[in-house]
Amino acid sequence: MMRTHTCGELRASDAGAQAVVCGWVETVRDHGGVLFVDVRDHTGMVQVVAHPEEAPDAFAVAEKARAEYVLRVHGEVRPRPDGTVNPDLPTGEVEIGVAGIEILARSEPLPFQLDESVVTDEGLRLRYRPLDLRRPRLQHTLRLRARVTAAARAALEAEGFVEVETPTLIRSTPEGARDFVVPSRLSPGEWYALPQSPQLYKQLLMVAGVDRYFQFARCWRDEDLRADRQPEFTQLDLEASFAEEEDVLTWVEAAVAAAFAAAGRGWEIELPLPRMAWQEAIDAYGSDKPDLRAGPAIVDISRVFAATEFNAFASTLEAGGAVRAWRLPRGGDRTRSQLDALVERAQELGAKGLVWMVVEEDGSLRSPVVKFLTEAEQDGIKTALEAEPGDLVLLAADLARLASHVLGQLRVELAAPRGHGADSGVAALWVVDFPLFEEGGDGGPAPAHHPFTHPNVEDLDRLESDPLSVRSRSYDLVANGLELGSGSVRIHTADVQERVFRILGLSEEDIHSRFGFLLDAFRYGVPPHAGFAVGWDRLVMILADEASIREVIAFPKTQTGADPLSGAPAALDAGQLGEVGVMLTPETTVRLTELEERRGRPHG
RNA sequence: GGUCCUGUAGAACAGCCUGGAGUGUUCGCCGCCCUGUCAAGGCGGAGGUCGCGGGUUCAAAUCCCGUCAGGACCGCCA
Repeated sequence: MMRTHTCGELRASDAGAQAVVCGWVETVRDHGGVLFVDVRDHTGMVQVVAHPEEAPDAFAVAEKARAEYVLRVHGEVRPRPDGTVNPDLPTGEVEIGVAGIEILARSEPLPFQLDESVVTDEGLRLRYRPLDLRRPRLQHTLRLRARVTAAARAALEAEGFVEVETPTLIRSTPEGARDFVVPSRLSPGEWYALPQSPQLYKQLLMVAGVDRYFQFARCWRDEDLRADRQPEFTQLDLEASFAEEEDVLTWVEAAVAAAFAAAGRGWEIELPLPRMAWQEAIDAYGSDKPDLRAGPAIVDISRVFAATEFNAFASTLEAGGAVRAWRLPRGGDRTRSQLDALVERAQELGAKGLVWMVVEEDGSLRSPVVKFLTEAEQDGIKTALEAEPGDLVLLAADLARLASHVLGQLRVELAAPRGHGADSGVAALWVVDFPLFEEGGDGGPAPAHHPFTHPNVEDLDRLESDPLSVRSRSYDLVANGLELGSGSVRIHTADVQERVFRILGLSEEDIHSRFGFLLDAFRYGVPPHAGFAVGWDRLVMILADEASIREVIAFPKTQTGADPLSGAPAALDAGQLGEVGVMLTPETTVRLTELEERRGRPHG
């Protein structure tokens, strides 16, 4: 038996027991005579004491111990002497009196300290990720992730969902994000793509009669990275037959609520989640993923200025724009230069300008523009925003959508809790009634979600005449300003699907080459179906209270898509390229040669 | 493709604005001392391509240009 106990489990009640523990050396405190070693595993830490008189051989071994050596220690669990109990440690009432120590593995001095108090460079952390992962915070996150995943899986299985794996080497369907591609050796010159989501396959599973499908699916998108975006990521993907919006929302709520409960943060969410129409989100939060934690909503106060003499507002309103405002509670203590910086930021975001107002103790407004406003207008602002003394009010006069966008962005930047330790709880909601189409790059309609999203039945008669006004039967799950997932009721009738394809301007040939195998399958009895996908990394990110998705992925990639640990991506040798019939362009060869020179090692 | 921040000893930083000898702090590492610490303590020591390349200058960690790497963001992400 390698061990009888884990390091973190020993308590006063274990006193008197013989214990064998294994773990890494956290610290060694050598007093010349008595010597303490803190031994750590994923459960915690226990103090081991070595006395030269009690066990001279073990003491000699203990003296050699250094940070991160791997030890196996045996001895008696005993209460610590009076006055030496450590209340900061769960095991702090006891210690192990050493009878014997084995050094199972030595460790070189670490490239960085595991101490949580210093923030290590991310490149270095990823280069030595196994060490980084030894830190309690990351150990905790890995286990949190496993726990919430298991809970969500159980919740869906309880509803009769069946876990099915779908392929990762699939045909490229040139829509949406850029595909990662994989060359084929058996068919040189032909390529697989890695799925951006299992979308088509899960719909095929509905045709197959699986009825309720789910999968924790790895997905790949070859796009630039962000704090909440990795090129490979995990979705909790689900699809159900004979199901509509309410069914899907209920199941997703159950899975997500189970996950939140399993996280054990006391952040259980109240069901059902609130719902907000897409248009309201855009108007009142300037975003289709509103962060409900970031203070009050944006208010349209155009009516207050219907007859204003303040030129900037009057001309905007005349031109069909709007005046919108947002209030930052207790934000009025900002300095003039901080307020000027806000104006600059607003202009960066595309606003013509930004008006700030501070509500003084006597209720009056302090602002560079207040002299242009009537008493009634000033009162109108305060009333509409429910402004209190000490508040900061920001006004933007612009095209309505731009005004909301700018104020919404400032709202998040000024008032949203951010990052590890914010412990801000969770504010989740559904955003519904998305438009079916948005304006595409070529000016024509493009799918806002994907081309199989069912139009809102009430809007069907406007599909051809006014496509951009048609709402869809899709829904987004939003939490803390992050898009946590999206889904829709799918089109399952050929005539609606054809009308949508026609509006998207897809030719028969396009349709056949991109989605032919799905539509073929639909010819043989497709049940009405609907589904959803939850961005699982992001969900864990919220539960772990982390500001970066990299913190919840065991082996993430840097912003340039590199893995400093393995050195991926890396050049292939000519033989491997030849097997798949791939030849590098001259420019690419030059790039690799330069890389090789810089790194001073061969690339093949 | 673009904007911004960062890069100085094994780690985290200060120094840079306002050029003047690789100067400093904390941690780690090595040696010695130390019998109840828990971020142990005391004394001593080693450790540097100031990311890289170029330019300006009598003189560059410091100013300028380029480049690489890490990060934040815009574009992109049906």
